[in-house]
Amino acid sequence: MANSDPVYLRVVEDLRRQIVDGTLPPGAPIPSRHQITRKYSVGETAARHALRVLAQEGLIVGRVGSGHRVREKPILTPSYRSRVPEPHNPFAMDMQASGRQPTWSWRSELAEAPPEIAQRLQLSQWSPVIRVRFVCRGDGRPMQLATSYELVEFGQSQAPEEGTGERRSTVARMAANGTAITEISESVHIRVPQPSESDTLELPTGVQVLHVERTYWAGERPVETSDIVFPGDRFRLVYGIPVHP
Amino acid sequence: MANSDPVYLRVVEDLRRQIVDGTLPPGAPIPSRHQITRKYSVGETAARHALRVLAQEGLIVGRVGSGHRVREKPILTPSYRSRVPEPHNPFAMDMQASGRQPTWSWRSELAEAPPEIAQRLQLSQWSPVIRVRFVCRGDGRPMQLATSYELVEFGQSQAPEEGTGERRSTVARMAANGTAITEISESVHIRVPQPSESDTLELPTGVQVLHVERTYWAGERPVETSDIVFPGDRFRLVYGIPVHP
DNA sequence: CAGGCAAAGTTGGAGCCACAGGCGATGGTC
DNA sequence: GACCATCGCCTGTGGCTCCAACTTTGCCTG
Repeated sequence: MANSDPVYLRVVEDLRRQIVDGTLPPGAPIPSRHQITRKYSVGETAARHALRVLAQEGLIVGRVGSGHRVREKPILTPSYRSRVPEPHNPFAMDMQASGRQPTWSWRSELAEAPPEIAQRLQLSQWSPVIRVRFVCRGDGRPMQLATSYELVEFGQSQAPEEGTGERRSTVARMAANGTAITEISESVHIRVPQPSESDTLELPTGVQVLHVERTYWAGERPVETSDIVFPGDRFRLVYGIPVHP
Repeated sequence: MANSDPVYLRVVEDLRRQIVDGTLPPGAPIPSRHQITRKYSVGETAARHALRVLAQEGLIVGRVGSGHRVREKPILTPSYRSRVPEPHNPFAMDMQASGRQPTWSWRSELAEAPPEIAQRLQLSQWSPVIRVRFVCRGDGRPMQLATSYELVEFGQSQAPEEGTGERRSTVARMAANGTAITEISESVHIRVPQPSESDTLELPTGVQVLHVERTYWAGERPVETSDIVFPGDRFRLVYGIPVHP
């Protein structure tokens, strides 16, 4: 049956089987192109294509000069929670749960809301907003990117700032302002990362990202919206939704 | 600046720009490999690689014999809602909202819970459960796949059944049984589709899927769990989460 | 003995060519 | 005018080769 199939698929299927059943454990080296051509009696094109497919599936990672290896920790899954006891930070909880040191760096500045963001915040285009860009790291490696836009009236400071370390959660900051967040809505989808994103997240080519658009509501009014981007094969989003409470 | 960049990226970026800004509208033909080699003065390998990248991003689709075209409806995004007024079916709502005719086909049978499912239902391995497999279609094209596992005690029928058409929601069915669903929990992540999945969902190679693991709880007890798989670039998951109600 | 350097191996990019098989348009035949 | 066969174009697969950039290893020199 695997007779008229493309040759490279034979290689892909064999290596994939070895990876998923543990014959090739995380970190194990994958045969090089030359070794594959000999072992499977295929040409170099097929060998290269097979490696590309596996890399694209996120099962292996290739580094120039040092070969391909089975991806480390093929998905330890810290979870990303939307419902989390405030004022705890879900990212910090996930990192600590998986034994990693969470760090943050961020930069806030006054900006003009691009059309899509203005729509999400029910503002007119190019209204002033406070934009904060985050990079969340675990053991120093970037794991999540976030850009958040906040109504200026609630912003403590309109001057550019930057820093490292945890930032108080939106709910807590708003509460300190006398504004109660009543609902958080999120929209989740898959997309291809921008080159800059796959760069900073150190994603192998072909791995797509989860993009979460989150909006914080105070009654009928959206007061902050953020875009959160992270590799969705390493993370899980976890939701718990009560049924008619 | 785009000087030391790989040649194929020049082609990718130019074509991508033309697609996103509408110069190449949905359905428009993409230059063939030979045309690309001439137009951009690149080799055939680069042209092929560029087309592969764009196909992998889901922007174009290639068919043997007839060339590449800009993907139709570059993603109208019906949304997938977790919180939905019962007894409405979120899939039906999405399809009707986007002017498509929703249809279903399903098949239920008695099965033994594989380890992971048993764990999710807090059963011992290979306990009997009722497994239902769904294919949800819009205008006849498969758009979502789901497999659900239900405790036998709540199953109306243990004999294999199959049918087409809508099925009552879990919450409604359980309510009819005298069991109130109190919470739905979901875990969401990205993964590479199984060959069978990308086949039935008609996904271009390289497009990954959203995998939702959903569990229905009656108090402390899980009573049903399902795996829902769908292309996360065409669909969105939408959540609305009240903050300390 | 240590440090540095060179060689070997590896990936990723790129070019060229060939062939099988699907698709479509063109032209010729009935 | 309708229908069909043929031919050319296009993709997907696959083979071979070369090169630049990078890593690792181990040897050699100081």
